[in-house]
Amino acid sequence: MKTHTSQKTKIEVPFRKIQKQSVTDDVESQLRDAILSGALAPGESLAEARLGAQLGVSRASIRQAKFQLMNEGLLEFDDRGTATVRSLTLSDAHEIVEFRQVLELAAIRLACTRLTNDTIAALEENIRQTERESNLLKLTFLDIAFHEAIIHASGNSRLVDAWRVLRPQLELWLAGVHRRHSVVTARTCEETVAGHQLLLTALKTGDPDVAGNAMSEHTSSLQKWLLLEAEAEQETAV
Amino acid sequence: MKTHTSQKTKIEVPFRKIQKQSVTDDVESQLRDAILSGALAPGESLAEARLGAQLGVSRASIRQAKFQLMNEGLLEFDDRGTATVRSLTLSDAHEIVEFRQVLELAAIRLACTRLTNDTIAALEENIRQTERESNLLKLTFLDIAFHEAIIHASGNSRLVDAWRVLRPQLELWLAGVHRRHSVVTARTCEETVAGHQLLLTALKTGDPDVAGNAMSEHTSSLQKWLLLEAEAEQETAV
DNA sequence: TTCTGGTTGACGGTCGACCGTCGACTGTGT
DNA sequence: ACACAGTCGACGGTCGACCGTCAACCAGAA
Repeated sequence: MKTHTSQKTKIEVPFRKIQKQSVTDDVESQLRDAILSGALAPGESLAEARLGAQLGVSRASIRQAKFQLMNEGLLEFDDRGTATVRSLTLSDAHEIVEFRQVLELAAIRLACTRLTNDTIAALEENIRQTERESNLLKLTFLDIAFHEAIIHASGNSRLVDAWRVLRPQLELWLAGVHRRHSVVTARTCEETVAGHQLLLTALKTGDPDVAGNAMSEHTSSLQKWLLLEAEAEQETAV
Repeated sequence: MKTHTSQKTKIEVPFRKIQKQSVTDDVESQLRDAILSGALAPGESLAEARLGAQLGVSRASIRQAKFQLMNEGLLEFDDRGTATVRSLTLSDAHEIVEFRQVLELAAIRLACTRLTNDTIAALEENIRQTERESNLLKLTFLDIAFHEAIIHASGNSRLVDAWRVLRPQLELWLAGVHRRHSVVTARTCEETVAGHQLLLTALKTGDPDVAGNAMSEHTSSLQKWLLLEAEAEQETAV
């Protein structure tokens, strides 16, 4: 008897889709990491030929990655096209935090009207993990993930895109602040958890105004705190 | 007496800065115009080699322009990198209009706290021109300019950036709608002027809530109207 | 010493070419 | 007639090279 080689039922081997990281994407990741980690300091220039030689790729790949990172606001170009790592001023920080507030407020209001059980479950799980976590770095990631979940729950991909552009800048600024002095304390962690719980409760009401107020409360406290920190730093620098 | 050749006062010859349009920028403009004018229809592919031959430039220039336009949301890439003119679904239109509302609401609230005489003068001048204008196309431009002025008056360049990304998509969608049936009528023009005057008045109060309400009123009416139009079109298409 | 003019090196803009991949077409065998 | 395999053309990814430009450097003249 022949073994039936052509079985009609779809073979469900859980192969992951093959995806070779393109050279450009790889370069982009490396450069982004280098910038956020501070290996590439603000103001430092990213010459294509030099980087290409260092990374063993052609200028075209570096170039492409450069423009990608510029669109994320991590690089700034002078009039001749030379890219340098963006150095964020205090004014930039104000703008970033302010716009973040705008996006998150809008997101949670929209999320209220499109709330799914999956979203709620994800947020609850995030809070549980946050309570258990003690590693400061992971806590930061969890915090970002919580807010990002709300952004996605807004159901508006344009808003998500705007957040995708803003986030690296926020990370760049936070990385710079964190590198100079550790600003995360146990107290702020507890505050964060409490704030997130309030947000979730408000979100569950399904009332945009209630949720919006909660978010405003949450982000404005964050905003005031971060900017005070930055201004204090500014003064010591002077 | 020596003529003082080294005068300390800066010589103020109003030379315009020399700027040769780079090939890439030129290509980008041409492609954008082609897309917004409908010469490149949604779904149409932009093969680099072919376009390069047509425009007499190398693939690198086309490529660069392509990515720029993708970042504006005018193109979409498939998994192989092939770019096609984005075809906006009704769902896209909803998202675009919704996010526009988010940005403009935030902008006018921020603008309230940073209002300058220049801004007010510019807005008033815009309204005067709008009242005098009869050309439908120019009216559309004036309308956009009014809203854009408020966006800029927000004083937040991140918000302006987000608008810069959103605007081409809005234009793409509007262009598609307008091409199929002229939606601008005298009545909507008068409505627009009246709405703008209300906005300006509300803005002058300097109260974010007052101005925000006015903007919500203005954009939501616009939103409802445009989407009804789109849905009607959708139905006739089916 | 200071100004000026030229040299040189670094960098981005642009180009043409090579490669692998994917899809359409086609011819062949059943 | 249909299924399959081989072929071919189109396309994007990547690369190396050439060019003009700009700034820093240097040397010679006032």
